[in-house]
Amino acid sequence: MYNLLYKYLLERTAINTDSFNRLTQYFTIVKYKKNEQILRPGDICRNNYFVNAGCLRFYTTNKEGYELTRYFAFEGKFGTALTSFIEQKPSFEYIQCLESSELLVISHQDFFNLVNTVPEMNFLYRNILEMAYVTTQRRIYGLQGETALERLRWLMNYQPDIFKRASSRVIATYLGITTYTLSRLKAEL
Amino acid sequence: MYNLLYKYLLERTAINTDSFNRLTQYFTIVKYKKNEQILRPGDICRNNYFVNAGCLRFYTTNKEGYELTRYFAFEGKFGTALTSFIEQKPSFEYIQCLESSELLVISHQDFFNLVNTVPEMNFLYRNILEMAYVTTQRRIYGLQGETALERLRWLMNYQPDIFKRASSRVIATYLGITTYTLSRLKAEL
DNA sequence: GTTAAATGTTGCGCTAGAGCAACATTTAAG
DNA sequence: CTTAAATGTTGCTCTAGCGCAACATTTAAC
Repeated sequence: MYNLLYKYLLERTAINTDSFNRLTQYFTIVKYKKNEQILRPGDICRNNYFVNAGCLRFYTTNKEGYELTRYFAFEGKFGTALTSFIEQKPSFEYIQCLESSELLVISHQDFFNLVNTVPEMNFLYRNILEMAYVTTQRRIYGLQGETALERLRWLMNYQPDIFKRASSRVIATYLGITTYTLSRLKAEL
Repeated sequence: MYNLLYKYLLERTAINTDSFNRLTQYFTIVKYKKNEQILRPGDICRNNYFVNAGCLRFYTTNKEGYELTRYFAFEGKFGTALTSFIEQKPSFEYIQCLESSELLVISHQDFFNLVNTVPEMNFLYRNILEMAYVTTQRRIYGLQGETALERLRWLMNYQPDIFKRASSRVIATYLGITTYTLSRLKAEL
């Protein structure tokens, strides 16, 4: 049940079994079905999620109503609507379960208590923030400076799994283009 | 000399004078002239900069050679090529001095030593990362979901100072459009 | 297996913004 | 103050990607 999380921590910190066992009590296991909505428009994101199995999608909608995906969390990754989780304000980013999934859930309060008292969790949060920043950064420069085709090629190189696990519709929202355009781009690859 | 930095820390942590004085020894003061280049393509960013006076610009160039600006650091803010600073790898983001500036400089090594040993600095770094993330996030969704005109309006509302202190050329690179388009958009405001 | 719904593809016209060139204005250097 | 360089503006043309509609294919529900 906590294997993947233990592996995640071991890869990043020098945590010992005792400390780890103390941590796990703050995580509860929850299952969601495919396409279930975990965070809705306007909700405040009060949890951080570790994906044991399945896949989460983090996205928003603009005022014309079309969706923009920011991030996919596959098994072995943490994911949360980070801005809302940090600020504890209503989220403009929503969370959807792309496949039926099993999640380890920790509340905002427990998470930040651990970050403030357990050095390993402090380091882990730092690491999460750093990686979130670095990834997001690449994405900004990608969106501004590259054509849709270049972005598609990048995604196929660096995240090929996404094409097996997400629909074209969802991938288009990640690339910031319409399904029509994605369909045409694929044809000219 | 350290007034602004002290103010910055006091606004974010409950640091006392003694601790603060111990911190300051790791910062050295450096002056740069207008348009001087602080970090060049391929350099590894080995410092974090606190702006005492003046203004820094953080930007990149894509393969067609045009510039994309990510962030402006005005007086009273920290700024660094965060991705390179975190990973200590060659930077694809560069730093330029927009005005003649006075900076407090701390090395990567000293900075992370302090983050690991001084709780206030640990919290500060967390705060820097959180804010960097939140800001970057808004920018992604803005770039993907909004028209150039909407982005311009947003900038004029939330960062009006930039228009006094940066050239149109530079502002255009921040909005992800050409100077031509910016010029036209201003005409139709 | 059948059938409806969801998802994916393609033709066609349209629009935001790019890119060039030519000119106007501002800034900075002597 | 003068003059060159940098910066900003505008007309014109061009293109990537949008958005509709119509059709094709896959998925899921009974």
